Amino acid sequence: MIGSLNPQQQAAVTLPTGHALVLAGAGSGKTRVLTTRMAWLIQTSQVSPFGLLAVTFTNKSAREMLTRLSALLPINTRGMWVGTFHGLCNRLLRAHHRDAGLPQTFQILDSADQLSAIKRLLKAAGVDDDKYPPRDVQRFINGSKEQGLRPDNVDAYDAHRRGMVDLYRQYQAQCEREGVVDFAELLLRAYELLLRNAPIREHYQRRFQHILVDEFQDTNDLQYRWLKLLAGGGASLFAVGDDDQSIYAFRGANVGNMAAFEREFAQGNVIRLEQNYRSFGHILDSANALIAHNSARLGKNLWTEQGEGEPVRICEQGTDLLEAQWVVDEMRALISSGHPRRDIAVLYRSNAQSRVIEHTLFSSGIPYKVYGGQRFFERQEVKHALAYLRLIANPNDDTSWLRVVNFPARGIGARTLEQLGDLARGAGTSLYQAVDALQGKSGAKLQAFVELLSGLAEQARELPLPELIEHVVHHSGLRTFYMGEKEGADRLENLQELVNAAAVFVGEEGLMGEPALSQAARAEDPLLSGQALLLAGQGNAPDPETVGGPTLSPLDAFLSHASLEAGDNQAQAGEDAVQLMTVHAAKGLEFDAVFITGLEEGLFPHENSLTEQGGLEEERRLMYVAMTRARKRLYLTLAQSRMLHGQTRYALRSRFLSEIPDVHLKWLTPREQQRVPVDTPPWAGAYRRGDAYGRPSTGTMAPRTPRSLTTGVTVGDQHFRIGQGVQHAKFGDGTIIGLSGSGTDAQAQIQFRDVGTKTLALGVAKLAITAG
DNA sequence: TTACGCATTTTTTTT
DNA sequence: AAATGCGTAA
Repeated sequence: MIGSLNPQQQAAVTLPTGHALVLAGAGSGKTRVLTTRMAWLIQTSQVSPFGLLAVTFTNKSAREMLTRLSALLPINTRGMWVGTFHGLCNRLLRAHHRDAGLPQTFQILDSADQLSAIKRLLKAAGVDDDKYPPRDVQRFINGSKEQGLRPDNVDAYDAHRRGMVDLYRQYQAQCEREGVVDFAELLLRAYELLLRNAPIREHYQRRFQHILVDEFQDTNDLQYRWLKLLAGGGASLFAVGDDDQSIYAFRGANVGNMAAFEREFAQGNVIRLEQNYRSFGHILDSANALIAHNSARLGKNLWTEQGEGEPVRICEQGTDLLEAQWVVDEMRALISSGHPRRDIAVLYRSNAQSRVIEHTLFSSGIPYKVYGGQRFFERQEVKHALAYLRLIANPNDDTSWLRVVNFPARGIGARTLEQLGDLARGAGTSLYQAVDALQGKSGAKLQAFVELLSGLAEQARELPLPELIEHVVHHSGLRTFYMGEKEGADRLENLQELVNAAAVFVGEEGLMGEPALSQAARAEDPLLSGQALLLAGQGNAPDPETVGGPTLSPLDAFLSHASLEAGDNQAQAGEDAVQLMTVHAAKGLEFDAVFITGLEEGLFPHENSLTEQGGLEEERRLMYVAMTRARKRLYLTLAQSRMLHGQTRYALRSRFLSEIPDVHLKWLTPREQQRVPVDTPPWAGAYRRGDAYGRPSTGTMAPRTPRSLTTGVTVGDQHFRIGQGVQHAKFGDGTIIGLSGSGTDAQAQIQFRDVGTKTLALGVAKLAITAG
């Protein structure tokens, strides 16, 4: 089992009991080490499969871990505690819902649900949402929870902040009332449960002798504390991570946890995995050179035994359309030279970029698969169907209630709902509970809806899950509604897909560490079986009725599944297709050939990141992650102009390109090529594709005016272009680094020598053109 | 109550 | 460009 590992990997796998940190560079066999260690611990009888806890960040890696583990050992992984932080916390809370103060069938809000819950709250409270934008409130609440702070603990140092805290408090009350829990709440609740309930805490502390954490660099403060608490009874913590691949600071991840872990736990027990088995030399060295521009790294030097391979290819095109066309042409060449499509990936910084590439691929007839973006369980028709299902499980879920109470339209309008809302608020109940109090015509319509729900709930007791969903889709009127829609066919197909997903889910429920607790898991888990009674009489002992009772219903389990796993495994594995995804989504994956597109200032690195503390370094790590996905070939592409927010935008080359030494690079477009002169079409260069209007030869897009494809903007009698030197009466000398719009709407981003970067309206600002 | 048209805002990344 | 939000007409 460990024979084929290199010495460092072996050392990591066979570390004696105790805390350890494994610094695992990209492609160094991290997952392999993690799974082999689990297998080794079990095989040498140091721990039973049920004494292991393994935490990952994505469901995909949890599944992968279990798959690999069962390949190494002939054990049934059913019921093992391997999963995401959120999945495991959900499991914990379901098992001990009473101690956690939650209804057994609590529902999980995804980000969109949470946001609409917040909007609803702001409206009901009559809050000025200019002062408290829903998104800011959401960030505040999640940020607080990620630091383990309840409203009472947040430092409210000024009036605005007191307002935020107040909204946080109201939001929390609303969630309690509705029996719903957001992502951050799953973690915080579970943490508080362990913290406050000694019997439960001690039970799990005793049970989990070895805790293994993947992607440790992505943990937030609360997750770190959660781990510390769980390991507090003497368990060994085995953390694997790579500080250079920390790309989730925006959702609270704290790279500092790695250093903290080394200090507090590992104490010198650190193993570095620095041999890369994935990429050829040029690719690896390019990535190494890039990431060397970051400061405050733990330090690591990745190397490979493979040869230097091919240089990293760079291609610059005039527009995003040409960029996409070039990528597709190159891809076609790769495919015809024998590369399987599934081993080719196109990566981009933001989801919006996938459109052009998809379009080009589509007209070329190359099969492709987009990951992320609109996820399956986030599609409106699926969410509608799920809302009905959630109301069956818990009619007090106001978010779901409002989503479908009048969808399809059944004559329940805004005024009715306002009245109902007032009644509910007055009585401190959910909307569902307030229905009886509302009299009159609209009351009757609401009654009809309630009856619809209770009818569905009745069916829920009779029918297997897939048939129940079919029944719901039919009797809710969703099917009829979408049959009448012009775009409805796709949606109906997705609803059918939901039924299929449920059938698959019911078939393998519990198999892969799903939140549902299978009977097998129960039997192995003393706290969940009859032995839980041993803890009785200690005050907060688990409640035997719920703990020993029937397992979570398939419906409840499926709903958790839908919230926690937005359907990213919906990918049809069947067809051999090119893969499209964001750089974030690509973490942990690898491909023979990788195209990283949109390497432009403002896009990658993203402009929004530049104002954030440490933002640029995170972007650079993101680029590092992207580059290290490639095994054999890496392409970096950029476009001088691109459509963004309905406007043409011009940008400079990404600074990341100049951070890679030339020896590793091969420019496919002239490196020192002058920027295309003002008002000269960019296709005048060597890489012209498509017709004179820049559209792909086979495309069906409307002709675009050449004007939008120039690299400059004319306002009055002045020409502005990227790189142009300008002078402003107040801000002084500067250089244009970005342009957008045209005519009177034209704006320029200007980097001033003394006052930083400003965005100015060219029609308004008085600028003098200087050198450049 | 609903449907439609106009205006405004948005987009970075995700469990 | 696309999605959301708001006011008005039917």
